[in-house]
Amino acid sequence: MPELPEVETTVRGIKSIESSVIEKIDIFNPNLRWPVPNDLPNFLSGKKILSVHRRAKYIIIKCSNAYLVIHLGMTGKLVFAKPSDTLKKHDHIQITFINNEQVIRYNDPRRFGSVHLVKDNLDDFKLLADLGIEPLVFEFDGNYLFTKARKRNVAIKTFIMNHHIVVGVGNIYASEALFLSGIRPSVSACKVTRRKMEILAKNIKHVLSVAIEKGGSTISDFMNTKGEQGYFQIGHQVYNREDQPCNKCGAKIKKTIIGQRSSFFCSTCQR
DNA sequence: AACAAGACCTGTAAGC
DNA sequence: TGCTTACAGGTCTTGT
Repeated sequence: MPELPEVETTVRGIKSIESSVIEKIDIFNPNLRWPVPNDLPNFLSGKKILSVHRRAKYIIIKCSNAYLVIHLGMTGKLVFAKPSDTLKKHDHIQITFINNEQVIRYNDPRRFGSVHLVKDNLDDFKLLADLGIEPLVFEFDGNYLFTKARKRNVAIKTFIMNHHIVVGVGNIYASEALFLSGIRPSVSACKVTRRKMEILAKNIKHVLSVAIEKGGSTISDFMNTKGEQGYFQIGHQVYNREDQPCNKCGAKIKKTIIGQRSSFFCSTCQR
């Protein structure tokens, strides 16, 4: 499921659990990317949820005694259900609340996602500690990208997908932002001009913001139909459009592999 | 320090 | 129809 907009949509979708009290947590299968700690249910049962936030693609649920941190990996989803609903294949975790007839279920076919219990300072949590800047904040701009790209020879697409640089830019929106910016994804990061970096930063913000807006429009669907209305509803300019005509110039969109990830671009519009 | 490649796992679609 | 293969939204870890 997740590019950043889907994670943000998920966070907004489960905001309603703020101030709820956890009754119990059932772990049906702890074998996610990392084993789910087996003291998690005991530790959090009876505890109040203080807030739900996002950092990068991590969902951070602040409880009265610890943080519950969730990453959706490639195929993870959080969905509301009734306790009486039959479990679906790959439902791995269920959170039940006091005085709430809806439970939350974590479903993840590929199990690349993870669920963590952070008892100490969140900033010291290893997976969050070394993350780069959020793309939607003011401080993320062309100058930031240009400065960070000095002496970086990796492809610009790989560069903007590196979350030590900037978080939350996944494979789809990397291709899309580069298309809008007229930058070929294979170009070395250090060769992209300052002016182009300004355009790129703007377009990264743009594609993510628009996707979040669209995702937001499907929040009710997310609650009722168990998710899934994500970015495949949104028209892409290049992603997954190999051999189809470029919407700007009509040339055939090309596909190539960069950093082991498929990448799409228009060889006319992107130099 | 920077980079490339490998690893994790299941479902789906395409190819034979 | 069935088997085999390639590929999929992520990112940590290992090796050069």
